[in-house]
Amino acid sequence: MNEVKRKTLPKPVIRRLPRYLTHVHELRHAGREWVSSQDIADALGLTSSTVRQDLSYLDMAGKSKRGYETQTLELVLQHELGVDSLHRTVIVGAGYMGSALALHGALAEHGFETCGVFDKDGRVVGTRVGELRVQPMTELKPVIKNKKVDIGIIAVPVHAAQEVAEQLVNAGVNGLLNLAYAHIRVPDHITLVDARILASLQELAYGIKAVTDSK
Amino acid sequence: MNEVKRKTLPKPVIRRLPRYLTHVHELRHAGREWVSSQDIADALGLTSSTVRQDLSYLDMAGKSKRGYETQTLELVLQHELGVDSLHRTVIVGAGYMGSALALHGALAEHGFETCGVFDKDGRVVGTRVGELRVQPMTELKPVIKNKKVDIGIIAVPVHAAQEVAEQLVNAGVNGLLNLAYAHIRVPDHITLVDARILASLQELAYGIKAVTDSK
DNA sequence: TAGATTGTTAATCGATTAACAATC
DNA sequence: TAGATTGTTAATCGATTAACAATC
Repeated sequence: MNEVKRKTLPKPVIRRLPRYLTHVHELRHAGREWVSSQDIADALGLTSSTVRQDLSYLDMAGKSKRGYETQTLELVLQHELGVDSLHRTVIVGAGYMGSALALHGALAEHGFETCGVFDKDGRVVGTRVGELRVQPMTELKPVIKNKKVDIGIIAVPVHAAQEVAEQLVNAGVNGLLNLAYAHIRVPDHITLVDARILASLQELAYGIKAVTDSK
Repeated sequence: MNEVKRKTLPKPVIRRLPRYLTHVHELRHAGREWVSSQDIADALGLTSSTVRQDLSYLDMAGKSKRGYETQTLELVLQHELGVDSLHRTVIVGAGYMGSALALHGALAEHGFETCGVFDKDGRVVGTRVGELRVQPMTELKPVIKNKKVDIGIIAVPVHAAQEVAEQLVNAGVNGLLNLAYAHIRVPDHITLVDARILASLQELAYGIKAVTDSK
């Protein structure tokens, strides 16, 4: 590292970066060359102040009177997020959700390559999921090592989630995406992101109730 | 409403409620009758202060020296989240993700009943997804009205997401779960929760990079 | 009783917003 | 040039944490 040491961004900022990226990506495809903090704010429901504050963490500068160049902004956002290089994933759990992710083209298109699908159920092992075949758990570690997989996706039932997390960490992944409706504990050096659809639906239920009650 | 008007909870608290619920549900099934704020904090990686602060919003009291009764806590959390009554959903987009959700048993088990799967592609309409058949978009509004559906799940490609959101709102749902990698705009009275797996993976990529860089 | 744990207030910490000089 | 927009500082707002009296 011969760059100036940058401290890690505040959590709320990190969560907004993918949203900026989506929006800027769309703008660029629509042929827009410049975008102002106000435009971004309007599109994403933020204030221009927040947008400028967030973008000031990035390794680029805007221009007075014009804003930010969409092409540069997209590249810099990708770089900051670390999605300018390929990530390799394995999916554990070949149920409906696991299979759907393996087949979901959008992940590959955005730099997340599925390198394997695993299941501990012998009846599922060997069946096809797109171009891949479901492999037994004994193959997990060798595949992760050989293919330099850095992300494990947990798509198993609640009761198996923690154990699978430990197997993945033990096999050498650096990050986990958890789709199971369970709280998973990981060592400090492992990054965990939850993507629990059921929790999102429950949050939604609260929101609906709150709106209804206030009337 | 003859209860004291309760103001809506802070956003961070709302997002923690499903986590408390999962944990308490597990404890109760393991036979635990009481749990302290410290126990919960340890299990979920919070401070006991945060836990007590959060639970003080709920319509229940703990007991000195013992903590919170798990059975009561589970019920009260379910009530506060609004998941003590059935929610009805429709899924728009019968691709891999949409189908996986329709088939995913966990949603129904937790009170979210799938009442319909829709797709605008005529080649997909009529095919089976579990016990349901994919219906054409023309059926969206009648089904939502007749079955009193309150939640719409958006599982379509990016470019169709906003339009589908508008069709769902127009058809009368109160809340939207967005799985598409797009920013969706909704009127004030509609609750929107994003569950974008790609955004979660990008957040994960950032985390991995941050840990790696700091070493 | 002694001690563990709640519920709540006050202090701290962090994130968002407002404001404005600098600049293109 | 005049005006729009950035980048940044300071003010505000909100969330978390610490502390402790009340209580079982």
